Amino acid sequence: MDKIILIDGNSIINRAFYALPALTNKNGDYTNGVYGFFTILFKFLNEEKPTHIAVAFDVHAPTFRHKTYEAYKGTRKPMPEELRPQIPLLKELLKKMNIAVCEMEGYEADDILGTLAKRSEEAGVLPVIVSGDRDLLQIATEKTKIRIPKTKGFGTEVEDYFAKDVEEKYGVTPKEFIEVKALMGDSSDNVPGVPSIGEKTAIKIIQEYKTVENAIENASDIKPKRAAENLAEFKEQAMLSKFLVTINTDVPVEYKPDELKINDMFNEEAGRAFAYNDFKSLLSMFKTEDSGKRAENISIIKTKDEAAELAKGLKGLCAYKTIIDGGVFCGCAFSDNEENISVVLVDTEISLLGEGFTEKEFVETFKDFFEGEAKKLTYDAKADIAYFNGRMEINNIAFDTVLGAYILDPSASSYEYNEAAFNYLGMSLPSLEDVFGKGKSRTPYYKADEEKLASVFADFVYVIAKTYPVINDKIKESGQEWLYYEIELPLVYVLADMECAGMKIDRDELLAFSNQLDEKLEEIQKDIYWLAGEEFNINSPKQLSVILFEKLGLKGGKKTKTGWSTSADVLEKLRDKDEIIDKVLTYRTYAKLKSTYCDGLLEALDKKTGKVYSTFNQTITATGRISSTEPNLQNIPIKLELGHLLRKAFVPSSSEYVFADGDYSQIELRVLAHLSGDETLINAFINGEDIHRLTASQAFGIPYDEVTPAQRSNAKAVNFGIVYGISAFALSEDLKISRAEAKRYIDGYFEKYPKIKTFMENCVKSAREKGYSVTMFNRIRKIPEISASNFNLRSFGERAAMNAPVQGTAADIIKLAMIKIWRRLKAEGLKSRLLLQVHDELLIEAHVDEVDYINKLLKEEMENAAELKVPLSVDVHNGKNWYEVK
DNA sequence: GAGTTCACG
DNA sequence: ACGTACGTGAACTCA
Repeated sequence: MDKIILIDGNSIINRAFYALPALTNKNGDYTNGVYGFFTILFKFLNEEKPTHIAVAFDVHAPTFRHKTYEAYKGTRKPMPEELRPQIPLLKELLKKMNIAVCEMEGYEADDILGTLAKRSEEAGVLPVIVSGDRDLLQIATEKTKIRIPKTKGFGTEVEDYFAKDVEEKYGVTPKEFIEVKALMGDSSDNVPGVPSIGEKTAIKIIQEYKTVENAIENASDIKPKRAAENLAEFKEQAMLSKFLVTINTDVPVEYKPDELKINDMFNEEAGRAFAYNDFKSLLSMFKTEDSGKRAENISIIKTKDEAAELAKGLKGLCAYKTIIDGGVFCGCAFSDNEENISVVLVDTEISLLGEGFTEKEFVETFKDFFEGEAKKLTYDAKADIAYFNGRMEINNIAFDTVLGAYILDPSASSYEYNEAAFNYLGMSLPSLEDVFGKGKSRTPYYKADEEKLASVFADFVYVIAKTYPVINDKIKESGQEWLYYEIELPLVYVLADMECAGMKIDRDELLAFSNQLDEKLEEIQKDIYWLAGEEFNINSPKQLSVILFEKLGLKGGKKTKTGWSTSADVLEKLRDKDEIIDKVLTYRTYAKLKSTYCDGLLEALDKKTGKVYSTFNQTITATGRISSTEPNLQNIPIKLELGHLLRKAFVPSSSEYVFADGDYSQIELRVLAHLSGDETLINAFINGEDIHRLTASQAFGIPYDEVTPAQRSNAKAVNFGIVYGISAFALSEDLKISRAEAKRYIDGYFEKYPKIKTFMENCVKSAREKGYSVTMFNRIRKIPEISASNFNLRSFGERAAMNAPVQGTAADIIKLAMIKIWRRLKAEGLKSRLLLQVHDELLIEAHVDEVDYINKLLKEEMENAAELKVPLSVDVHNGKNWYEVK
């Protein structure tokens, strides 16, 4: 028997919109409502297996109900701006899927659904209606089923109603349900109903009197009295309400079942549209033209002779991808300039993937290719350069996929090869995790099935080759060529060298420090237990808050998702209320130093070389900064003296070297002066004035020479705040002053630096218009939050829009400095080398013979990395450990 | 694996 | 009136 599924388009997209977080497609358009709609639709298609389908929409025009009752739906809030454009998008996608979109001026979706359901039933087609709206219950019959997805557990739980289910749940028939609604009214549609009659009373009345008319006639018998009186008084209103809530099942729509037949819903064109909108998890439903078009004619190469033959043919533009897992090299996939794909597998110590072909022979065979003229396309070149460090160079890298994907969208959470395939080719490929598993059940490459391994990496290198022109074109289009080819790509070599150099740790120094901390921790732990009157886990915020806020009766400051916060700023305010607070704060400081820095660094220490080797990630931050992991060398303590001492354990790699450390003075404020063009700030930097003192004198109206240290320090906080997209509240918290006073500071600031104000405003405006922010070197960051209707989200977007150009430009500048320095060290054959970057600081280990020259070189290159309207200023210090270079 | 806290710029 | 700085990574607890 034929079955038709009838969807309430507006209702379902609305539910989806509010149930799902903000999602956007590549264009920056919001898509969460549409995505949710299709998740639900596909679920019902799967369950119902209908033969026909239609989706009904409200038309944005007065309906017959408005013509009778002007206030109908008068209390409705307008549709959120993030949802409005999703309606046409939904219709467009439905059209591509050959799904009938039904709408008619003067009627609501409900009326159309009711009419279609009735006609279908008459024609012997079973109707199934999907809506989030209970109004539809009135058209349930023994054949027409109403399905209401619940908002809770979005899309998973559904309430189903045939006529008998309505009776069971509400005690009235579907027809009587109309009468009930007429009496109780509907606040969301502004249907008045009868005052003082709610759902309970309405049901009781209708159960007895069946219709509104009959109830009015017998009003005098009705209990409670108020209901009876109101029913008599508001009888016209009741009749009006009945008219408003009654679904019109005789809408003059043409009913042509043939046009509602499901027909090639999951076609290629629709699939492409879904791909474009990043509806990744829904894509498997569609035929995709690319699904068959993966790497073909793959040669698996396992012997030295075959490999040598392959190496000879690798010329011009070639793509390669190494197969390395946990430090074990398993082989490499190549795509030559005619896109023939070969996967070379080697023997590892653990498994025999090759036939006697070893990693050593691989290097011998392909050294000329990697070091030579061939232009290489690859993915994550840095890892390969570092892996083959000292054995083979990798020169002439023409393009790195992961960097390209990053600069096109630096906020993405990852840049897996299959995501690049999806985003730039519309191809659906399994992720590495899909193929090899994750966590404990993951198969390492060296244990994987050979065919499977080869096929995955063949796809990988195919994607590298195929996405290259696409990503490259987009980079050109967005004006990011210079950023890519002059900053990000050359930086790969610099970072790889830094990773290989590592950082020497004085293990004894660190152990001594660790032991000291142990003693202190033990002592303070005892004190805390004694003050608390019991032993507990001080590291557990939950247990700590029980002690502080329940047992000791201290007053909590702010709440977290899980309970009272015990963070330092809260405890700080309680410091003089109980002795235990100070102890806890000290305990935290020591515990942090011990576990993260002493134990953590010792864990990461390479016993053979006595060094730690950090990874510098180039594709993590949304603003263009680099990040450092395992271990993170960008957050080694410095602010508190105790933590600062730890830096004594960071030493040059041998006694032939000392550290040379250069740090930019106020780079972000200088960038701000440049980008905003504010003359006061620019001149101050040109004249080498004390910038915080100047701000204090300007914003607080004090003569420059009379600024006190406290005022200067407050001004410093204002300057920081400005760069972050200041708010009076946050500044007042930071400075422990009133909000009004903080506001005066900010207003004073903007009055004296008017161009900074307009710059900030322009940042927000431009980000709102374009959907992204831009740095001096055209680094972009998408900021979809900026057009959110949610205040918090939007505010966040606005602050990000003000901060990203400044932080990002500073990041661009230091990256340029790194490249220049690295090139000079190399070109001039110097023994000194770059070790570390900490956002505005570069650490070099300088050979003792080169110290003076390096100091000069470092300062010069950092200061001349970019030409701004203000000078860049760099302080250079030397030391025999990282503590001394301040 | 989420939540909290805290180290850095 | 809304609830608050921007950008990171690691260790720890607890469900």
